[in-house]
Amino acid sequence: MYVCGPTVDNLPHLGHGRFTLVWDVARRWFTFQGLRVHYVSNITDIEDKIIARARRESRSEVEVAAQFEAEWWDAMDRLGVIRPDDTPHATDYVPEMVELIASFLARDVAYVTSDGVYFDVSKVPDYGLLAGQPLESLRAGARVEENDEKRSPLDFALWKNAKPDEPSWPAPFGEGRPGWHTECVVMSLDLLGEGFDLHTGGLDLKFPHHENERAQAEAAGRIFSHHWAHHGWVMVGDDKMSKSLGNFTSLTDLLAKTDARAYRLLVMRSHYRSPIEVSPSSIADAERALERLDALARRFDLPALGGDRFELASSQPWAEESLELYERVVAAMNDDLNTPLAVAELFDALSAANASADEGHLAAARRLAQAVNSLFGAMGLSLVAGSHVLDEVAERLVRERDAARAARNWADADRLRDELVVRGWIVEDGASGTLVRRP
RNA sequence: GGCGGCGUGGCCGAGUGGUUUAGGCAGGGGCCUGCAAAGCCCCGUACUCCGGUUCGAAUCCGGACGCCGCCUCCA
Repeated sequence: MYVCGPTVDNLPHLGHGRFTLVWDVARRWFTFQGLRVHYVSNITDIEDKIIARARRESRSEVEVAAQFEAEWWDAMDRLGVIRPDDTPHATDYVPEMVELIASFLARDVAYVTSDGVYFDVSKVPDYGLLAGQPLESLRAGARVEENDEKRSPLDFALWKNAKPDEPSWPAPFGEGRPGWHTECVVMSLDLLGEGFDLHTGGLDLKFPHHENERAQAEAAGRIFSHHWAHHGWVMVGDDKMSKSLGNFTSLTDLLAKTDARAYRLLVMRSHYRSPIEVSPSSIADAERALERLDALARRFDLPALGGDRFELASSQPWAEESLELYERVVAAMNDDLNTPLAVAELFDALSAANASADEGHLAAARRLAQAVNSLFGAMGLSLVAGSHVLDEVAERLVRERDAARAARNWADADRLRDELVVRGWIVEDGASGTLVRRP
């Protein structure tokens, strides 16, 4: 699968976080189901905005790209997004792009203007397939074009001629740099080969970016991706979060004050094609739901799963209680990745496990809880029982409180509980006495 | 103008011709508890509006209204 990656010209924003989580969940699920996944996601490291920023900050494009790529991977690690198997960089593929563009020129699928090389969309008979519109109606809606050398407003730049002080590469058709639409075709076909399974990206990439990629593959006579999937936006209020509106929140900021797992859960609780609104209240909602998951882990002492270790569904012990849950979750996930339904099934099972334990069916309850844990883990969401490691003071207070309670000395018991709370512990009474944990 | 998506209970969010409820969060009541916490049980009886099809529609069809997106850099 090929996931259209970021242009590293700024901090990653919430939308980047959403889509990397969506496809991380997909990838993990495919793997869990026993598919072999080759996950490729690119880094666009040469582009107008990178150049603009480098200019503005009087440093090199390479430096800017390196800085924001580092920020990108840092955020990905914190989100628990597994690194792609390959992360091709546009600048590593310039010769291949030049070669492709030259072949287009040789076959008259592209033409040269004073500022670069353009792809002639009229040479691809089914141009507009992804947009769901024929060429003519797309052309009718195109905005007024200032470049009158283009044969059609829909023609797009394959190559931009070098400008003073801008990075450039040699090419038979003149020094310059590649246009954005060419890198993904070249890199995906190189790393995944023809006829790979899935190509994904944001809804805004469907047209023109993906259409243009497809057109180039078509024009080159290569079989491209068999399937396309486009994810929805992160909304801010009623607007799409976007670079042009300047209304984006950086992922870096969010992760500084939020459990990354809450964002994963929030993302999983809506369908990948739907828009989601990320706000303090939607985050808080997810955080509370997450507390219930962690409470299950505490109650049944479940191990944290969901790191980068892949397990296979076939290796799990789906016993009586858990088999039905597993089948429901599979049905949901295999229906266009219906993660909200899968999560609902898992919460249902969570209640059932607790109820069953309340009724004293501990072994059965534990099996169900373990299945819940495995399935969340398969989607990359770890349930965390949390630390029970007590310092000396806490240990003493717990001991004293248990003694006070045994003596039915409620005043002391309550005072000792307050002392623990003041020290930052959450106090709960269990069958074996006082239980404390960190929030 | 063309194309596409959406409108579900306080909020988020699945579902889709009819059997028993999606699920989460918030709220109310109860059980448990010395009191709490955690957990469990019960409670809202919702599907923008107007027509139509049907024995029966939130679900299909038509229309209206509202919102959003793409056609321009964007995940």
